[in-house]
Amino acid sequence: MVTIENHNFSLSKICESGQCFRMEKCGDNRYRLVAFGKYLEAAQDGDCITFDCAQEEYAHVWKDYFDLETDYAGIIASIDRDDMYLVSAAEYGKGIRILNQDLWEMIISFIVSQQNNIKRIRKCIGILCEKYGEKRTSVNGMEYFEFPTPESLAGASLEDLYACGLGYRSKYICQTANSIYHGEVDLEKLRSMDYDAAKRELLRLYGVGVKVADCVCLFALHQTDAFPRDTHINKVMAAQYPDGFPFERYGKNSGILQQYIFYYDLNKK
DNA sequence: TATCAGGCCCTAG
DNA sequence: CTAGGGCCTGAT
Repeated sequence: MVTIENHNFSLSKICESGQCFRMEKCGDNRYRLVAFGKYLEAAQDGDCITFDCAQEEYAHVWKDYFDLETDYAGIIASIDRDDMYLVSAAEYGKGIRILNQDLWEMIISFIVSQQNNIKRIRKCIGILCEKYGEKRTSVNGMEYFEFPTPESLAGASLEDLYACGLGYRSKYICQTANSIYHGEVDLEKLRSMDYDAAKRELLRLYGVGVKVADCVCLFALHQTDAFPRDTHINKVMAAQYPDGFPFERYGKNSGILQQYIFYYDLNKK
């Protein structure tokens, strides 16, 4: 068990922020998730967060996964005090982190996400994992499925993928899995590219458009200047920023602010 | 029954 | 380069 304190960390908001489709609530202030082939349960009491894993695994995997080295308070403090909307959004979303998730998993997950709602995205990804992922048992006896490998998805037929409820996205998953499995798009090279180059490369994948590419850049490559524009963001941009969002001011933090805006628009009553 | 959900592809003009 | 139609599916 590892316990940390962080004033800018909220498991519930991270879970509901829609960037991770394999994290779910499993008790009072308690969540579980599968990432990088590992199963984790974590609980939160105020600013105190407990990870059910060894110190070594925490240091090696989860510390980076939850972006615990980044100073989110500083980012929030940098917001223009005259921008009431952004100040409110950040206050509302305080505790959200930009996770460092698996590149391949994010590519497939955000292809699934297009023109789709979060509940169904989770369902589709769950089916893919159960059907094509490796079954494992955690140290505390929980059975779970890893996210399928490029090889396993590339080996699936279009019909079988269609049967997972992916709809018209099946052909995107099929072709993209094959492109990656056969090295037509090299994931390792993507990691060393800057934002613009990585985005251009991702756009070569069938079924990956501007929005999905930006999500992958932000949630897997930690290119925090990526600013995914979905229907919610577009709505907010039109209503709150008719003259454009101040990207010059926020630079590398734009993507993090995007998450606050998205979460705020999605959840506020 | 129609519309929408964290879009993308393809074809016309 | 921009606009518009078509696309799986389940929830409301």
